[in-house]
Parts: sequence; structure tokens; C-alpha cells
Amino acid sequence: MTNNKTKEFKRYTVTSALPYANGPIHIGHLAGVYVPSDIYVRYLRMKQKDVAFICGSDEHGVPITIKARQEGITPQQVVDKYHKINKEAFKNFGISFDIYSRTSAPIHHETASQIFRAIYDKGILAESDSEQYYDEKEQQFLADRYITGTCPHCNNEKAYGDQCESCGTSLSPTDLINPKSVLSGNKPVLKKTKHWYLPLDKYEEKLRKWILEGHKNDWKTNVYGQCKSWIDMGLQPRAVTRDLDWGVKVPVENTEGKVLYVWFDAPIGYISATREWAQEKGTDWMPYWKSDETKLVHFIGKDNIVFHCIIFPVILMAEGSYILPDNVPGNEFLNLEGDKISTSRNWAVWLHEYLNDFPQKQDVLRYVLCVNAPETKDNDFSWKDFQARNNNELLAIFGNFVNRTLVLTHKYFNGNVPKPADFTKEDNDALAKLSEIPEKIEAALENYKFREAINEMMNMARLGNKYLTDQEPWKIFKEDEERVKTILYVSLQICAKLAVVSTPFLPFTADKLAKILNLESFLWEDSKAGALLRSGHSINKPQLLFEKIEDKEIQMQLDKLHKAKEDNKVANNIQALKPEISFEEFQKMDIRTATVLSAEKVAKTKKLMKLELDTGIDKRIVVSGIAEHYEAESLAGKKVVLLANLKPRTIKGIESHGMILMAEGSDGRLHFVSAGNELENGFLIS
RNA sequence: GGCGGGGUAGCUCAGGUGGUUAGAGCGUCGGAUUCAUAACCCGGAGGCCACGGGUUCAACUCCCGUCCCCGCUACCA
Repeated sequence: MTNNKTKEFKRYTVTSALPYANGPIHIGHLAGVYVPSDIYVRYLRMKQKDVAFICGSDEHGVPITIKARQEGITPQQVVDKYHKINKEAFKNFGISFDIYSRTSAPIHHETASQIFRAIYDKGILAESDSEQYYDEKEQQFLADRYITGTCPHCNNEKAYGDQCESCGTSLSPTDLINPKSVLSGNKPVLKKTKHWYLPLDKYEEKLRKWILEGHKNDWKTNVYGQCKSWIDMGLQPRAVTRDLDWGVKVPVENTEGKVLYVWFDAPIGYISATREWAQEKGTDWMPYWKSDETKLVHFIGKDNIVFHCIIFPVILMAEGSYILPDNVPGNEFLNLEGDKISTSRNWAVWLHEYLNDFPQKQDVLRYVLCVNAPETKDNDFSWKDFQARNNNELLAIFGNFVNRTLVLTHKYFNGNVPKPADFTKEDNDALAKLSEIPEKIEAALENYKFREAINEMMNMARLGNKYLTDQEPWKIFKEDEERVKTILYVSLQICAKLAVVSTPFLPFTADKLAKILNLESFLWEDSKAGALLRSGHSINKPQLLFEKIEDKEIQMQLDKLHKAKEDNKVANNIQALKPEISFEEFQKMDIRTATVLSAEKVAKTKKLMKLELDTGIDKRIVVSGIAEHYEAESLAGKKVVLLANLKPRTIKGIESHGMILMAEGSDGRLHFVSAGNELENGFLIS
């Protein structure tokens, strides 16, 4: 396969991962996906490329129906809420989507149905019956999350059909003891249901050829490596339909109550949104998805690699008439103040709140997120760094250079671009260096190296500052006004180029600067061509491009962050009371004190620790999932509390006799339950 | 445990088909300067390039092993 880097494309289809409409957008999403894609697209537009920049809300799937139930509203109301918040936040932040659509739109249902039907009609999908839980009262099949029951491992009575949140075990609904429907509370029955499967395994060779051979050199190493890992592991057929009433109806006879699986319909949302955009614009959508002369690029986070590099391309291959992505620049994750961003723990900076707290400072966040984007590895965002980047870089380097030039121009020449005398060697050197920068930015952007690109942009301002300082026009104005004219002429050209070059990265600032300079609309090529401002051209009064961010503003954000976390701790970690039990039931449990004699980590596991205990009546082996929280060496001699008459269970080949009682703290760490150190072994707890 | 990505100056990161003194920005220290939002400009200090072996005339770069962080996956109280 050819390396497409060198190929000239006629048009571009650029997509940004569809945000899931059950929560707001945070800085992690922005840094990984939306800021880079927006920079890329703004750059392409400045090069007068034909580009469609596509995004929208991903609105189907079980989590949304659950959130709706919890809040006592309909799924549609849930997605309406977040669609509105996010669409508005993107707009205010300057993410310049050509369209921000949604998967609940009729055109999406139509598109997804058509594509499913096309694959179905070709006989590609495998049909298979399976038994799934059904709620007879509500007359519907139950999603895994809609079934609760007793966990077969830890006896937690509130385990879900997909996972026990008490012990963390992944479950299948049929594993549960005493399953119950969340909808009616009744016992569900197993009922036969039919589903369709996409045979990913049959596309293994095509994927191998396309990715492993064809994109060895132009895809990012993390993306390529992850794909290789998936393909080498062997692909399995994957169900594309499920029993649910929220989603795209399966377009086949007699399939009441079945919808397309959300992972199948979501990426098709890119295509539906493109159609919607083309309709509004009165143009044809097909070339954007079906022409070899179109470059398709998906911007995503690393959690989405498998969907965009394996599954969605297989859907497109199966359908047969679509192009495949030329590149899938997948970024790593952004941390916040050293901790993982977490929606449930409320550890995040939300875009809509940022826009509220820092009005007119979109570019500051855009700059910080781009210059520190998690391109090759996870990165950290801190408010202190945010402040420093603003004060020491944007303001001190970019803003200051522009301001110096403008102030001097007004002071000496009434705000008119002066007429230069002959250029000196220094002038020519500066102009030569200036002319090299746009091409460096270009090369970086074409290769999705956004940090490098934005640094080159800043180098232009650095160049300007150095030139001004070296030439010292304020010192020589009295003796040699002609020379000062040339110096400011050159400085002003640098300002103008800066306005052009910063447009993709800092659109609001670039716009402000262009207005001050009275610069008419411009294209990317103008950053390379000669002078942009003619002698005699008048410029407006200087205006500060950036303002200093003070310590107290930063402290406010830090306080807010920690307060949110505290509030959340209390709200989230106090679990609801379990169902009442009788004293007799309690008495069945033999809980007693014991001492750890020795401990060793169980080989080939991450969490398991094999413990030898002295219970006062015997010495026994217990396997416990504490290896992530305690070192084996630190455990000998530890006083613990043991549930001693739990039925023995073989775990990783070791028979475990009982369970050590642990409490999970709000930080997610496990802590031993203590009966006090003075107690001997074997004392019953009641 | 398997697989993938990463571990380089105080911080955030570049880099390298193996080859003289390992780079940038910010921070820090010193100097210079005053046009400018105490900003800009110059200079210095600061790195066993995670650790241990190996290949080589030469390794931060290649190979093997170990440790740590992140993700996927498995197993799992």
C-alpha cells in the first residue's frame, strides 16, 4: 500500500469522537480530541481545502436509559440536556464543527438502518439464538444492568448482571443467584431471543493488510500497537443487536423490542451528520465518504482505538462502498493535578464551568491543552501550570511583543506603518527566519504533531522580541528616525504574520490582533508571502491580548476542585442499607479474630494474596484480593477479623477457607477491620 | 499473567538508520536593559537518557532480563 502522506487529496472529512450524552465535556476530552481536531481543520480551511468537520452527540445505549430511570425522566430528556450543554460549550469555546448533530436525529436512524440492512442483505451477518432474561410483567428483555441478584463470589445481594460492585467481579446475568428485574422487582425468566453478529474474524486478513502493512509508518505508535495487539489476539464475532427499546430499531421483520447495539450505530453518526450538513448546505454528501480522493481522519482518545480502527472499518468494508480512514490520531489521557480525571468522583474541569469562570479566555485553555497535549503518553494538567503558561508565555512572549510594537508605532509614527529604508543584515536575517516558521508549522500539523506546531508559532513571537531588543529603536529614535522606521516596519510584519499563523491555535486572539492591525481576511499562504502591511497603512490603538491571571483565581479553582471531591465523597460512598436480615441469619456467621502468620502474592495475578492465618482453633489458608493495597512482607503478625465458616472456594488453584473482613475507603483503598490488638486469636465477634 | 504505550534536566516534553561536549520551553541563579502587562534580551548552573547484563571500536539509541506508571485483556475478593 502507498503511504498517503505524500498524496494530494481533493477533500477532507474530519471527525471528532462523538461525546456520550450522559455528561458534560471536560478538559480531558478537549486536550485529546477537540482542540487538536479543531486546529487541524482551521488550518485546512486556511489552505482553502474542501473540508467537512463532523461531530455530534452519541445518545443511545443502556447507561443513558439507566440515568433516565434514576432521575425519573425519559432517555430523550437526558440526552436533550447534555446535547444542549455540550453543543453550546463547544461553540463558545470555538470548536468550529461544520455540524454538531446527534444520533437521536431521524436522519441518523435512517442512515444506520440502511447500512445495517445493506450488510444484512448481503448475508454477512450471522444469526444466532441465545437465552436471555426477560421480565414478563414489563414484557421486555433485560439489559445486564437491569438485573440484580446475589453475587456468587462474595454474596453481595445487590450485584448487577454485568458486574458485582462490591467485589468487582465481572459477571454474566445467569451467574447471579436469585436474579431480580430492576424494572418490576420480579424474578425474570430465561427466554430465547435472536441476535445478529458481525463476523470480525472474517476480516482479519484485510485488517492485517490495511493496518499492519499499509499504515506501519504513518499511524501513531500507540494506535498501531493497540491494533496489532487486537488483531494478533484474534477477533471474535460481535453482536450488533440487542434487546432494548432505546436506540435504532432493527430494520428487519418481526424484531420488536430490538435495537442496534450502540457501538454499531454511534460511528455511523459521522455519516448521518455529514448527510445532514450536506442537506443544509445543498451539496452532495457522498464524495465525503465514498471517494478515493477524500482523506478521512478520525480524532479520538485511546479508549476508542478499537472501535475506529477495527470495528467501524469492518462495518464499512462489509457495506462495501465507503472509504476507510487515512489516519486515526488517537491521543493518550490527560490527568488533573496528578490524579486521573473521573466523572463519578467529580475530579474534572468541566468546559461549561471554565467558560463561566474565565470568560473570554478560551485561547488560554486552548493553548495550555495543546502545548501540553497527551500525544505520546498521559500528561498532567495543573492550575499552577495553567497560570504559568498564561503569564510567562502567552502574555510575556506573545502579548508583550505585540504590545511593544504597537505602542512604539503609535508613539513614534501615530499608528501608521512607516516606510522602511534599506534593510540591514539583521533585518534580512530576521525576515529569513520568519519565513521558515510557517513551513515548520505546516509540516508538524500534517503529521498531527500539535505541540511542536504551537511551539513553532510561539517561536515567531520570540523571534520578534529578540529582534526588537537587539535593535533598540527607543535608543536611536532621536539620532536616526529612518532606522527606527525600518525596525518598526519589520516588527509590524512579524505581528501580522503572527496573526495569520496563530489563527488555527488561538482563533479569538488572532481575530483580535487582526482587527487591531486592520488586517483584512487572510489565508495560510499569506504567512509565507512577503509583507502583509504596507507603508502608510494605519493601525488601531493597542489593546492587551492577554491579561495576567492572579494567584487568587488559581486558588479558587483548586478550592472548587477539592470541595467538589469532598462533597462527592460523602454523597457517593455511603451505600444504601441492605435488606433487613434476622438475628438467626446473623448468628449463622462465624466471625472471629485471627493473626496473619505469613503472606505471599499469588503468582500470575494482580490482586490476590495467599495468607496463612492462626485462628486460635486452627491454621488455615485464605486467599484475599488485597495485593494491590498491601505488601506481603508487611502482613505477618497483622491482627485481622475473619469470616471463618464461609464455604471453601478454590481460587487460582488454592483452596481458600474464609474471608478477611475489609472496608473500602472513599479513596478506593482497602482497610483491615480491626478488633483491637489486645485480643487473642479465635475470639468470636457478635 | 498476556499484549500495547511510556519511563531523558526541578517541571512539561523533544530526540536518535548506534558515532565528537544529550536538546527545547518553563522554573532557578547571575548579567544587561527600560519601548513593554516587573515583561523582553544575554549568560550560567542543573541529566550514570529507570535499573542490570549482552552485542560493538563505540549504546541514551540495538538485544535479553528486572522494576515503575498508563491502557486493553485475563483472573479475582
